Amino acid sequence: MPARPKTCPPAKASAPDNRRADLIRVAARLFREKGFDGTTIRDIAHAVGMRSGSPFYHFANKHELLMAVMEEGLRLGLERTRGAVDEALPATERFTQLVRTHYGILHDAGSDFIPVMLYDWRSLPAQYKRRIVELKDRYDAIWQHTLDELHDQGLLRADAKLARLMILGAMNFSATWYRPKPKSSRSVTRVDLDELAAQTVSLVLHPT
Amino acid sequence: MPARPKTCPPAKASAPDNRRADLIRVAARLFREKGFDGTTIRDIAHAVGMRSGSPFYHFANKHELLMAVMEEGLRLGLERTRGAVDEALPATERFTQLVRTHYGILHDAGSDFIPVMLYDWRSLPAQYKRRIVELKDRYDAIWQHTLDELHDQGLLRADAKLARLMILGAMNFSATWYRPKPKSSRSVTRVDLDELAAQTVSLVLHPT
DNA sequence: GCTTGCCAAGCAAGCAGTTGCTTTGTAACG
DNA sequence: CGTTACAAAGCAACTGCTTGCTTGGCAAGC
Repeated sequence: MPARPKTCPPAKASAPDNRRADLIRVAARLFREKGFDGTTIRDIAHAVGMRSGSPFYHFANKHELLMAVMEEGLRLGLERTRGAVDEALPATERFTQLVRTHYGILHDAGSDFIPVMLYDWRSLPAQYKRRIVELKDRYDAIWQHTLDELHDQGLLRADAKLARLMILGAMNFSATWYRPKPKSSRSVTRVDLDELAAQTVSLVLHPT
Repeated sequence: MPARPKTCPPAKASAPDNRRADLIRVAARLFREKGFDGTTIRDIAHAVGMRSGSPFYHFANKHELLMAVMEEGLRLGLERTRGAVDEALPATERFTQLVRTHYGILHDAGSDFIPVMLYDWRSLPAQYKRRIVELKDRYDAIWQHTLDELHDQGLLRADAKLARLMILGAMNFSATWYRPKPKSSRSVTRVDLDELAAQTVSLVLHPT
């Protein structure tokens, strides 16, 4: 085979395939708001300024777009979590970092990918699920590592694996009730994500 | 107005309107499995042995059937919870009863109503939501009462209101991962609802 | 420099199937 | 005879997806 089957992509990194990225981002927002079945290809296409058939140039079918949304969410989530957790710190502080980061992944502006995964999991065909599960297992492993430590130190009284499911469940469910503060509001009634994270930690950690 | 706008239902309690109840029960199961949008009227009708137009004799539209499912779930849940909780007991034991009962509501056979409410809430039109919220507030109040007590006794370290949201969230999210034991299985790897409840209590209660 | 060939990206139009819901008829019952 | 509880048939709208074609841009050949 020849050395280069294709010529190099043009040097200017202007806007190579960000229409595809646009579709993923917009689809995430709409899926989160109205669900996978409640969102039509026409909705998504219209929101990025395309006609109804054009998204199928970028994705073979609607389900592959759903998978791309979930995949992107887990990729970003893993990256973000690895960047936020300092392995040198004691387990309790790492736990706090994990909790705070996860709330960010759920509720920061434009961060719609993971909620879609949580609430439209059922709509993803089994063949696509496998790829997503693989990524999700990596995310869970990070949590499990820290939770096991906390359990060994006697700071976490439940079984460490069930604790992971319950703690992530408690946080994930905030997607149904938490609404971010209108920015720079001094309202005391609404908690911000820092406060929410602190409360979550104090709910489950049993200091000696 | 006349004394009785309608005649009494026939004395023989043979099968007055249990077709309506059938529809609600079957719809709950299908909504849980495939979601509200993923389930067609034809699916539901066929599952109870009707044709596709007949359910509309009992419900004005599909959304009213969804609301009936949620309403029935909350009615049963309230009833069940009130029957299970002994107000004479100390708060810690009442808490355990609440937790165990809630897991039953989520996972017992034929108990599909509440998971539908949790995961298809988005599909319910706003006008119907109000009625459901009213019932849900009553359910929350029962929990809040006990959680406030636990907080005052120093057994719950987080803010009591956030604690309610997080604890119910942790439990509700088990709908996504918990699968009931195949009955009379002696498998140790799978926990049963009693064990799950015990672990939940030990996760969040901080004994003095 | 100009033509030619090709590709990425998308449009316009529409097909085939599905969906919630309506309408009309009708059998059983009291 | 009126009410209840459906069946039968179908309508209008919507849905995912396909097809044939257009457009702009780039690179190679001459």
